[in-house]
Amino acid sequence: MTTERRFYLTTPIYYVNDKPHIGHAYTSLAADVLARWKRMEGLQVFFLTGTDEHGQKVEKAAETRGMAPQDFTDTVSQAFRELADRMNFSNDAFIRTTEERHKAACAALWKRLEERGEIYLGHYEGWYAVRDEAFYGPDEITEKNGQKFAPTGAPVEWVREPSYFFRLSNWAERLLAFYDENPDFIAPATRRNEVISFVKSGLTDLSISRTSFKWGVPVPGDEAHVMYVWLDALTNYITALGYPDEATEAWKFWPADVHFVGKDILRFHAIYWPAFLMAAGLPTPARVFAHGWWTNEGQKISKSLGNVIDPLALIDEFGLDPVRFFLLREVPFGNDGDFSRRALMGRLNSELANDLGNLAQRSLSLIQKNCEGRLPGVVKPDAADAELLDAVAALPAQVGEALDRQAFHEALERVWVVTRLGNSWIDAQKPWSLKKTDLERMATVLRHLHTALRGLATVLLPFMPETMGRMLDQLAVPEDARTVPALATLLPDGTELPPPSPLFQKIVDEPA
RNA sequence: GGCGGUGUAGCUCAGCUGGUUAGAGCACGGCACUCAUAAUGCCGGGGUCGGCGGUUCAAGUCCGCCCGCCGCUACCA
Repeated sequence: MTTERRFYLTTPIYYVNDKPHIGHAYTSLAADVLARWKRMEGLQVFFLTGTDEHGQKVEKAAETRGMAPQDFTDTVSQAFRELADRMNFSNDAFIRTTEERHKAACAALWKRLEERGEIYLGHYEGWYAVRDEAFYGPDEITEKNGQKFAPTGAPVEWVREPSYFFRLSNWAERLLAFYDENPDFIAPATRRNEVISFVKSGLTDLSISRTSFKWGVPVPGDEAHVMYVWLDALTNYITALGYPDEATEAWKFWPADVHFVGKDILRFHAIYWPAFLMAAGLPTPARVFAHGWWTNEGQKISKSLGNVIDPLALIDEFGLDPVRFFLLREVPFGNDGDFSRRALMGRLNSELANDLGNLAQRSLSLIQKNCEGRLPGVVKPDAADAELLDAVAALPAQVGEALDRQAFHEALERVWVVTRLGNSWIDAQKPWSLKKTDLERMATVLRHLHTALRGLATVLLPFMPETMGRMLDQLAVPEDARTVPALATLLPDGTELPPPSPLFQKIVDEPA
């Protein structure tokens, strides 16, 4: 029996009420890069994404369009598959909460919680906003012209309905102990503090069923109820691994290594989810990472402002890999960040085209012109060479360490430090001058540059799979040698290199 | 209000357990080079490290107070 290392990472399942926007693309992108990196390190990876398709809002949206809910969600869910496709995400599965296996998993989890005495029937009442599909506390309600309104501006009405409850209040102490024993469970640290302080302030039992609409997973044994959307949604992470059948091959991936989420849904993942799992006697995930939001040219993004960013439009204009690069390079993952044309163009032109692309172009052109397009032989590095080669050799460990903390920006910064070093080094070595004085040394310099470029392209492969693939083509690195471990094996001397061509096209600002 | 975080060059930020002239990238100025996508490299200007007070031989780096900004404060994804 081999003990292969497994790595399970997820995005949230996206609510089909909305069409895909930059936020969806961002979360999945982060997960994709980490998934690709872990595969490259040789781990067995399972990367899950999907769509959340139940709830009153979906039911109503379908009704408005005169469609059956299932037909409606079939259509909208497709947009998220297309996004994954266009963004070149390497997800191993795409789950939908309307799948039969998922309903079965939810029912199984429910029964398990019920058997363990974690669920009871009570009733829920309060000010309810249909539009928001949410209850509000009395202190949040405002009144205008006899009508009461939620803080969101949605009209509310007093609703009392029977509801099943999960004994969340029993789990506050256990959760605090869990956070204490697993300091890395919630990241970044500032989010962890928020969650802990929230739990410390006390938890009340959680209403986990609704009778006010039908579009959901029926509660086992009481078909008048459907499950509360979060119990339904969170369960997807184990449905995809075969739950409730814990004997499957896939189940070995549980518990998850990282759940990537937006900061708005951290609470559900950092409080409810481990509580549900502990209550059910299931292992808890290792980590939940909450990333931040994007603003658009300094403006908060909102549908009413009409400044929603469409990731597909960005790709069309700037190309996929530059967009992938920008999103993870510009902002520390976990922080909020601003998306601007100027910043994107700056990164694309100076870092991708000038720093990296041009380093490759100038180095490979020299080999093409002065070495008949063949890879020069390896010569033992001298002190000056070692400065560059050691920096490159250290990169995989540095990038891996940063990615283990989901510090994507740090990983890229590390790579760019070495990229800049490459430019500085080639200027110091002046192979174009050596051509006239010392052909042997020139060849050695060019060989070292090739080695450096291969290292750079390899560690960047998860970030920019397509473009770095082209770069490795130009470096004549075989398909099966495009991994970190493969860097240990040098390419044979004399390997023929294709003529280089620019990797990144610069963007010239148009008058718009 | 409560809890948490943050305020360092024009901009975005690094500065771990306190210790030589406070750093990077971008932007700006000068020089060099011309292999390369007019790309690159080198040098430089510029900061009372939010304010006041304290601890210490020594404080962006610890403590207190004040000011500014941000996040969280329950069942919308």
